[in-house]
Amino acid sequence: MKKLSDRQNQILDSALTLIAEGGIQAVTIKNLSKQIGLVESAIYRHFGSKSEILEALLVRFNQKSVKAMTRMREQESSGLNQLEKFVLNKFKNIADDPVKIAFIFSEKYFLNNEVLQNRIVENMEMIQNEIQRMICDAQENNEIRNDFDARYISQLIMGSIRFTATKWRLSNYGFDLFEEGKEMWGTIKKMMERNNK
Amino acid sequence: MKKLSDRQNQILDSALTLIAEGGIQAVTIKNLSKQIGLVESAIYRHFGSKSEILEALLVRFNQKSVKAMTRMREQESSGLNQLEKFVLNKFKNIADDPVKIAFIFSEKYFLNNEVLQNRIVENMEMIQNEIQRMICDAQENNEIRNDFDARYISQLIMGSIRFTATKWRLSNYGFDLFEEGKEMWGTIKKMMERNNK
DNA sequence: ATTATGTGAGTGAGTATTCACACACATTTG
DNA sequence: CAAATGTGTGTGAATACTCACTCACATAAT
Repeated sequence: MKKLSDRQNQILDSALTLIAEGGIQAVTIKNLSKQIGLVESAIYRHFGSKSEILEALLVRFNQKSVKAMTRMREQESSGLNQLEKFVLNKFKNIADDPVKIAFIFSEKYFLNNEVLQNRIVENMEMIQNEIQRMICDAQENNEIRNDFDARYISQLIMGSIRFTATKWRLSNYGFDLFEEGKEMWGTIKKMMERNNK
Repeated sequence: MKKLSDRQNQILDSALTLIAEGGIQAVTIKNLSKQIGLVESAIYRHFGSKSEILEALLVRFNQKSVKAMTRMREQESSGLNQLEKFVLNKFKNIADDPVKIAFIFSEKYFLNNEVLQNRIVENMEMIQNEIQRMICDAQENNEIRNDFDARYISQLIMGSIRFTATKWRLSNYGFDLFEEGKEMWGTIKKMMERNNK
């Protein structure tokens, strides 16, 4: 919960840029220092190790997620509306800022480091819980069918978002992610609603 | 399409074992040779480069997928049945053999190499097309609702499988993936069916 | 005898990290 | 006021290690 210095924040920003350009592998002490205009060893004046840099990055990332989620919860709209806003926003954010998907892509890299891995799981669960809450809300308001488990729906939604984003990345950003996301959400919404045909 | 020698296959098997144990990062020439009981340079008698090893691995992987898919298609059951079998099988296979999820996890690693990246995309699309076909079948047979685009459903299904598997991996295999998969499939199936409540 | 396969030593590039040192600035002494 | 000390930040060189890959040479198989 410590506040970061300007230089520390600069290093984290630099790391994000590097991730955007060349994936997590591009985050090396050398690249960081080069981008900032320092010498390699100077980085160690501000972080104890490379792991600490990555961890701070994850912490910042989680804090932003929490903040965005809190803002969403405070809106006084229905569960389904909140969910729609959340999903569309997610697609929009990723499309506008490919760093995010690069970051999500990096999970595997963190698998060796227990601390980092836990941070990722933590964040993932936080988001899934919020989605679950919105779904329960929507079910109670009779906005969507209530004959299935909100947990699996939330997992399905997150999986769909992530997989669509993954395909987007692997296609070298070869389609309009936001448009595709809107279609995807339309399908999910339709599946959750009652139908009498 | 060339046949691989015994030693080449041994190297690929070894690579899979290494991936299972320590992720794609563990696949180094040194580790490969150590595991097989050769000296590092001997590996280069059988593959021109490390990239070639990874590519051959992907080719073998894709071939297996195609074969499994063909077998599935030849079954004379309905689209929905085929789909159910496919999804449950996928979960079972991953649960029985964590190498697969480790391999899937490695996408990001291949992002730098165009050839490898294309192979991954290729395989992904092949699978998605097959799922799509099953869904269309099921729609034509009136087994499921036909008021949505099979493409997005297939994407949703693949995303759900992958995300569930991802969580399983990140939880250090801390739950029963197959049980979770069955529940997940139950939810998806219910969402696709008509309901009159 | 030719070819396929394996060996051992070595290369160059890259990695994170450490170390002695320098300099600007602030705070504390005499 | 001025000298002494401490603190934060930067430098450049060095460390110890891993990586993919090469090459001259040896041995085994056909």
